[in-house]
Amino acid sequence: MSTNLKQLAAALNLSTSTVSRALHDSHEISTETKIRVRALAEQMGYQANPYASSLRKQKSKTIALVIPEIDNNFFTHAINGIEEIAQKKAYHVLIYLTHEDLQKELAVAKHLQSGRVDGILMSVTSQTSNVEHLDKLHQQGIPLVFFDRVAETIDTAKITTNDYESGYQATQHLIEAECTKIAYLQVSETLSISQKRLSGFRTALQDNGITPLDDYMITCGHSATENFEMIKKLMSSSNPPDGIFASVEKLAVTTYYVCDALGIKIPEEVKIISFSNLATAPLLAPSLSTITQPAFEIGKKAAEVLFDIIEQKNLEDAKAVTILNSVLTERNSTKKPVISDRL
Amino acid sequence: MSTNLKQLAAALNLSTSTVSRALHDSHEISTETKIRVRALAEQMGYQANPYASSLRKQKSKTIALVIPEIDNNFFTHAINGIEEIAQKKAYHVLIYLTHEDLQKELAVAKHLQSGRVDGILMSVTSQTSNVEHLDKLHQQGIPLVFFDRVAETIDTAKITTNDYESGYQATQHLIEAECTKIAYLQVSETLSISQKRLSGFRTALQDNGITPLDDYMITCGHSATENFEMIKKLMSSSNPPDGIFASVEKLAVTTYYVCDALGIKIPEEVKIISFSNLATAPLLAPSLSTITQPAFEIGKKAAEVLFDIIEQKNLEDAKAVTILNSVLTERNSTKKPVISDRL
DNA sequence: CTGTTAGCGCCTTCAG
DNA sequence: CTGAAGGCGCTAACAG
Repeated sequence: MSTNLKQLAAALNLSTSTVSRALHDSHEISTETKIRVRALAEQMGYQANPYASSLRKQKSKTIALVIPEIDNNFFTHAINGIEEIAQKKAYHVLIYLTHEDLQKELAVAKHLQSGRVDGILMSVTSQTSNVEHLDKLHQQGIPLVFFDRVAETIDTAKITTNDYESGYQATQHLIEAECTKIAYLQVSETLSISQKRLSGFRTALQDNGITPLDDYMITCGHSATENFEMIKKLMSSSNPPDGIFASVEKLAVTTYYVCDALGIKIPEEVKIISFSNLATAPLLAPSLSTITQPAFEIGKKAAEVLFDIIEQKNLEDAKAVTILNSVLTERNSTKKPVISDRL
Repeated sequence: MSTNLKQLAAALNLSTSTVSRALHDSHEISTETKIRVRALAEQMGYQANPYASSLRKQKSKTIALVIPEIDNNFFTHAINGIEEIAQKKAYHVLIYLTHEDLQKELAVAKHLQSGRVDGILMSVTSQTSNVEHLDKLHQQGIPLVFFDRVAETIDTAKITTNDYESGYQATQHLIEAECTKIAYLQVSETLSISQKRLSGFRTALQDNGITPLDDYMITCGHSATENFEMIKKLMSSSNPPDGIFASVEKLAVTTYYVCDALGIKIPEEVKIISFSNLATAPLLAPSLSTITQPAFEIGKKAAEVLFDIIEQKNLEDAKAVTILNSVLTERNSTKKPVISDRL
């Protein structure tokens, strides 16, 4: 058991209130006692019991981060940004993985009604369409910020990227590379970012007078092996696509595997563009054009906005939709990728 | 403000203790009241205040995960394992990133003396040599489990991989591929895993009658651009290596960038083997042989052992060193990589 | 089976 | 400038 206020106070011949105030640098405590108190506190390794403080102050100095998966460079980089801001604010970060499972998201949401955290950063599951559980949190007044995968109907802050435009650009990129039979790979039909990317894709096709083929719309699941089979079927059909738009990094990778297995040459026989935050992609797969979301910045921004809401500063933030721009990087054999310290 | 016990009790015409007991399914409460209580609790969305419970019970149902970086597939996969176990145990996970910075590790360690968590899972910084701060935590009786990057001198549970053997095998692999001038790339000299990997490397060279060259020992830092320059200098020297052992994935990637920049062909002019948990490595970089640590399993095991210590079960676990085996995957153009759902 | 009481450790009025 | 007292919400010992 670690030392508590009472013990410290006793050792100093002071009351707990004085000690507490001294440690909080209250102006109504003499410099002398402050020094005395702090010296002993330091020496005894005193750390205030966070649960007692939280109970008393009704503030936990903790935020929750709820994401669908962690084995994904977008989220990994976002966490870096979030953690940077949280650390600066001396907040703690509880991490919850929903594994793209709505049931888990429901459980987490329910739990978070307890007041365990002062705010929530969230990217929803690909299954999430009904958002009652999230609305309830919001109604309850818990600061809530969505990033990337947002619940559109909930009237709170959202940080996203320009998914429609990126989807359009990516498609345009393939068209300019002379693809005419372009397949679209996605993992969800309900996520708003999926819809926006897809919408950009569709409009770009339309603007170029290309009619989308139903057979070229592939909605994958979360099993790598099943996805492999779905894409394999696509690529080995009698009329295979000559361009692939992977709306998610992992599907681009799976496509690579499929092409490798079928002996299809990339980019000679099929060109690929993908949303991706894989830092190594440009070099390791020089034929992969990518759309990179500014994940680190999104994380930072999301955390900043959340803290604004928590601290009731910049109140307009509470309902703002912030859109950061993704970067399209075109790959070919002449352009060399550049190494950098941060994505 | 969410509903609390008192309100619930008032609404039910019961005492708080009865309600509390009912919710905890105490055997000394009639089935009837239990049902009544639960019904209303459910309806009112009652969630016990975790800070009050924690204060009262002196248990937080929370563990801390302290890692040096998250932008690293090993840790990413480990988190998946850890989270799986934590979820099963209904524990919460606080995540702390030290960014390879000893100062941050010190700050976190100090904070964790507060009793905020019931146990700690930790992988130390590459700078960590003095471990007083960690020893203090351990002395204080906080359950502590190290994984991968362990503090050897602290007498608590550790989960690692067979780093010496892997280092040996990796080197042997290069030698069998007819490399004679093998460089070793590392990020730290102090980490015990670094030392073990290096030791395996050295012994393998020795066993094959190869004298290690000082110029082939590169200790990199954390700046991608600086590392790039160091490796570039190595590769463009008058006597460049014909084999590279990257003890860390990111250095293998940097080496790829360097070779790309210098026009050095892999694997014709230089062969590379690397510790790596990059799922896509085998396909995207078919010339990269890898040593893959069972990160997911390590995470699971570490969490399991931590919970054993917390629950005082399998007491021998508290000091056990568990060693899981890494897998060496040899790459060449004839062997096809396999896709799988989990690393 | 249910209620009363006390206290976890801290912060914060209110008093001096 | 410092101390005493009360209570945040919950649980557990002690009554009945």
